[in-house]
Amino acid sequence: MFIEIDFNSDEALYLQLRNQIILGIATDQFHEGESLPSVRNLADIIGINMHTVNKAYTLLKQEGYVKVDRRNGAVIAVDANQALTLEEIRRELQVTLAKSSCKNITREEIHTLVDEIYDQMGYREI
Amino acid sequence: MFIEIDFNSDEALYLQLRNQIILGIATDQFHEGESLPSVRNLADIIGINMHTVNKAYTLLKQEGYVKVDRRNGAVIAVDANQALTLEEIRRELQVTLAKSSCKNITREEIHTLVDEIYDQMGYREI
DNA sequence: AATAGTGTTATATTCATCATATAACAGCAA
DNA sequence: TTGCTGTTATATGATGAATATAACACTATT
Repeated sequence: MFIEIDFNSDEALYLQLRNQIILGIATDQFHEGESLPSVRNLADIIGINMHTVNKAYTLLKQEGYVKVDRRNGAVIAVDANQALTLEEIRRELQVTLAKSSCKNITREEIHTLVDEIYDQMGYREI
Repeated sequence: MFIEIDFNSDEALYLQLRNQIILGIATDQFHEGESLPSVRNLADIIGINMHTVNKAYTLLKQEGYVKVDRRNGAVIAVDANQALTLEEIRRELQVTLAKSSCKNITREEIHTLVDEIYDQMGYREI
């Protein structure tokens, strides 16, 4: 369990936590079928409130990264609903690429950066 | 001036406005040296408060997309400080690519998507 | 000199969200 | 029964978003 929370960041704690868990899934730190710590447990580990963790878990459930039952808590179970996700990815990329274009970062540099991130982070590929 | 603000979005108005202007610069809708509308003028056009526009302009100034003087208001003047920007782009891409990886969107599909966005949006390339 | 247009600053208010706290409930397993 | 899950309810303090009114400093035009 490596979850880094920056208490000085202006990003909401529950969003940082959600993003860190998504990163954990992509890097196979959390495997399909594995349970995440309970909301109370993880709250104690990080040192934040139970409800903040619960908010992150609820969001992860809505977005289709985990499924929840009362026996095992939040279980990694990615449902690959590409239709919804691809539109979200497109919107995010549109803004990110607009920024880079304004700053004279080339299209080729973006392609290189994508490959660098994939290789350095070791994102799982089917 | 095509600026679309979604009043039902959960994204803050001043951030939407800032992103739309960055998109406008990247698509050469706003050219280097051109002035943006005054804060009061744009506020009237969109139908929001002057301070909300001012907040977006101040942020754009801090991020190096415009420079401001009292004669001509907010003038498009991109300073290409790549060092700072590249780190920001990397952080944003890390999370976006983690999401897509979880949803079984392949690396090749991302590369294709990047090219699609560049071509469809017509982002300026040096 | 006067007027009108810039961005900027100050102050205040309303509203929503974030993060916290305490408490209880329903379901499952040992 | 006991102890662990997620879930819900309610409340509170802090922060930020968006608004409103007002004024200030500077510049260009009349």
